[in-house]
Amino acid sequence: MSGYSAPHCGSLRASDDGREVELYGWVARRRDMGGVVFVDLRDRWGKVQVVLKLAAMPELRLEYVVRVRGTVRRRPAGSENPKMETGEVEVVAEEIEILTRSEPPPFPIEDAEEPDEKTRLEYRYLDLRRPAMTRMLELRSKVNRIIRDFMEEREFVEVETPILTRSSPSGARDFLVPSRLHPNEFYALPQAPQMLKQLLMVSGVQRYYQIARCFRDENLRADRQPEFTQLDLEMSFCDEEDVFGLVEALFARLWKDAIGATIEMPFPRLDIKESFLRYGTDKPDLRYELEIADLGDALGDTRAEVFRRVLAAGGVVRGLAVPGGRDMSRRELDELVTVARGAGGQGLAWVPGGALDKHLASDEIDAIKHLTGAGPDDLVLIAADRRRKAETVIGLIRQEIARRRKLIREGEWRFLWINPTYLFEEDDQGHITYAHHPFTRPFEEDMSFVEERPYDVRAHAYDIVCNGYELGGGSLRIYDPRMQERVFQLLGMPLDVIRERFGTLLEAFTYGVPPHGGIAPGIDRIVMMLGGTDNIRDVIAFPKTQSMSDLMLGAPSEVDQAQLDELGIKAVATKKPAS
RNA sequence: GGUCCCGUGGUGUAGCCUGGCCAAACACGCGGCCCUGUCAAGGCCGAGAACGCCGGUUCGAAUCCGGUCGGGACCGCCA
Repeated sequence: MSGYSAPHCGSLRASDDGREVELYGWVARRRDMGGVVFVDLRDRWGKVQVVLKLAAMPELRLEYVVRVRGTVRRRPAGSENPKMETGEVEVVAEEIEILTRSEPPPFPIEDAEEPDEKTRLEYRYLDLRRPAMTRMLELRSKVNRIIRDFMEEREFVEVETPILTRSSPSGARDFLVPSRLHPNEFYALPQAPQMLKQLLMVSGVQRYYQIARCFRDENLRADRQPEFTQLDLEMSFCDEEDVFGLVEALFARLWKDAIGATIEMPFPRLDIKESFLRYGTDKPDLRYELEIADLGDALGDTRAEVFRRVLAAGGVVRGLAVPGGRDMSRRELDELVTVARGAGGQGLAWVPGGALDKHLASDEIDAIKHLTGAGPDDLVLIAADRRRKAETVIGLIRQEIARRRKLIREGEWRFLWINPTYLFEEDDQGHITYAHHPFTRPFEEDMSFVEERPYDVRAHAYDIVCNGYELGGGSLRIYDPRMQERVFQLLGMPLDVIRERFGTLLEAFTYGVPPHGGIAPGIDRIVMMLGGTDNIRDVIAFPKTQSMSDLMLGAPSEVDQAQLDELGIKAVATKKPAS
């Protein structure tokens, strides 16, 4: 059999007229006219019509795997099919051999409608046979190739870092692997090769990259899987502009070469605080306007109890004008309230037409309209809560409104940098903590007021965002030991904790560390955007469900007692952990 | 941990709000027959689900209620 070098079903064209071919593929469709049978034969490259007028007609069924020997010819005039890429030709079979048969598949391979997610994942190997999924696998492969070409052209070196490693300084829960040779000790799977890539800078690699698998044991989302892939990169002697320039050029190349799109450069930059204020998120979708306004000033001494209470407690009131929103039904508004509650908010208020009308003074209503830019036909939606919560709620409502009212300009690519960001943030207990990781380099000049206003200290950190997705984040790193010490001290990290967690890096930095920085764009999300899907499972060959199961292989699974014994592990859990 | 949506033959949907007309409809697929130019082929015939599971309400439940399992979206969490 020499099917490997055989022509592809999907590649035959009019120029192949007269060519004798041997084709290998799957029966995608069969049209039996009695005396003549048409078979659409599918391989990875597409489908071609095969004409069978044989004395001994084999029993062909959908998804049978066959070998066909025959001749390519132009279709008889009038029978061309413009819907098929190979529609100008057909293959007249002289011989057909069934290589393997197929049971009727659990769902149609050739169908516009997608089967249920659960069924797709149980039979992922068949799901991937669907042409739409095959395209995604190809796209992902292409993206990886473009990235490698781009990085290699710029003399970056791809270094593979270990999967069995040690807990890293980012904040997510680790996946642990027990060590057989070291009882009671565990490896951690990397959340990101953060410390290793910085160590590679000390090694003098200068320009490192890796298409790196990363693992985080946190809850899933439509754009989040427990294992995912990043283009991890780090460079020495760079400033922020170097990183921005490199990444913008990379994205331009990706968009151009993968889907033929031209994206605008340079990408605009947005202060993270402004992003939260105007869009209620740190990954705003700029394909629609809908800007959020702070209404606190307009409600300084309002009689409306809801707002007064929130403001007195240090919370905020944020509003959003919905263009033409006065036509919204009570039902639609109720659904928005449900969205707000689902996000943990108290609810949602609106003017005019809401319960608040009679509690707000008319000059307050005027001020609200003014601040949100609401016109006579517009409705203002309002969220009042602790700052973070109110922002989340009104940000989600902003998205929801854009979706429902079709305000999103499809086809646009609105890239931006979230930059600058800030070094510190407050944790749940009101304690100071790092916003990124403790090696993020602060703005030198801001450190003069760090004692008085720590949360205003800017950091050389940046996220790249496109159309509402965070595509990656990074920073310049601290290389000055005194600065590093200062940051640790501000974070209130005890010396022994620092030594335990970051000792290797800090010691390495005593042997001549170059100033350095980097970023890690997420490849899954890049492929999602390029592939036009909003679900990360569509760009991962074998993904997990929301509850982190592999429905095809049945993972996770119990293991033999002998395996546990060897590892010195006793399974004692009786119920699911709190998540 | 929380909010919300979904679960009907192999597949995709309808029915569920407003219980009985539903041992459940339609399309594709599947089995059989017819047809030499179709391409989502067509025509005729046929098989196939007691409606995720458990319990409750009711004279009566796919339809209402509670629980549970599974899938999904989101908040928390996670850069």
